Amino acid sequence: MVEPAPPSELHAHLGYWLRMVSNAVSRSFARKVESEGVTVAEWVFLRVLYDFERLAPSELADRMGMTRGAISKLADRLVSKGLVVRRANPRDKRAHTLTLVPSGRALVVRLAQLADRNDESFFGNLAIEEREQLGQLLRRIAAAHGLATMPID
Amino acid sequence: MVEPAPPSELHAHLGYWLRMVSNAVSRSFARKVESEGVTVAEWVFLRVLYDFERLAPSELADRMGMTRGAISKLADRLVSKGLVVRRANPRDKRAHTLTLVPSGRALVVRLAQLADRNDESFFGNLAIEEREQLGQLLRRIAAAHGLATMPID
DNA sequence: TATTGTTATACTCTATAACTATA
DNA sequence: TATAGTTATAGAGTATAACAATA
Repeated sequence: MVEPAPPSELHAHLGYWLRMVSNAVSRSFARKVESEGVTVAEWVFLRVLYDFERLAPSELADRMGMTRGAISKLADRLVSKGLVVRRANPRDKRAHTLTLVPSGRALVVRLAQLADRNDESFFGNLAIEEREQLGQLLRRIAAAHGLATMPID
Repeated sequence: MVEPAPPSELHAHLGYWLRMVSNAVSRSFARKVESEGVTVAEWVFLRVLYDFERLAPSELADRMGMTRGAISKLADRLVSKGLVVRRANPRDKRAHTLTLVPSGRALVVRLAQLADRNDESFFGNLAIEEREQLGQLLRRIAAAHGLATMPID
């Protein structure tokens, strides 16, 4: 029995390296924010919310690329941690809004510093132009696949 | 009450873009390999095993950057799917070995094609030099943080 | 009927630690 | 005692679908 064409190797795929580095960066960041009692997904949730006075769960879901169910669960945790308040909209009683409380806002500031330090520890030894290159390539791929609700350059 | 320094934005961090793109690539690949009945982690497991006649679970754990417990669970699934066989070592009865069965080897070939196509769909619209740049940057970061048991260039 | 949000279910991945059997 | 591997537990992320309340 003849074996068919040899399979391409793991490290022949950019997706493989992307996943390896991304997982390491996220794991490292997860350990950092754990000291503040939150997860990476919670950080993103809080940081998005920081820019708005209040946001509907469905809007957060869109901005974070998550389902409403997932947002609901995240919101539960953050409410029970006392970082976020959930309110019903009196005009349309189906609609809710989520708002950061002051201690939540203060936490975002500390978490952002951890994010800065984490990025620095992984990408700090690249030259400025290299960091710029990497960012541009990633943003282009994200844009090409409609991943971002975030500004592209 | 004065608010402290404004927190850096999500998209100011390379880690953010890395995670966004990596998650999309992995999610897309997960859907592709699902048609062959396996997960992304199972693909990596199978592909590593393909290059060896047999491998100890602990060696697989080292090569995949996972714990032995995680490997044990993965191996269970792959054995029950009939892709891998687990054998005890008669010389040292503590030691086991894992081996791909022929249908498992054939599956790896098909999965590799899916990985090729997935990579192409995400990075195919980059110029050759850009793909090379991206790969080099990722491999350098991986090497700088001791992530890879894989060849670096 | 359609929409907003929540809840339930299920599975993968990850990490830690306890455990079994060998050595 | 140390080692190889398995098993147990628990939390987090993800996805789908059922569900309640409201429009």
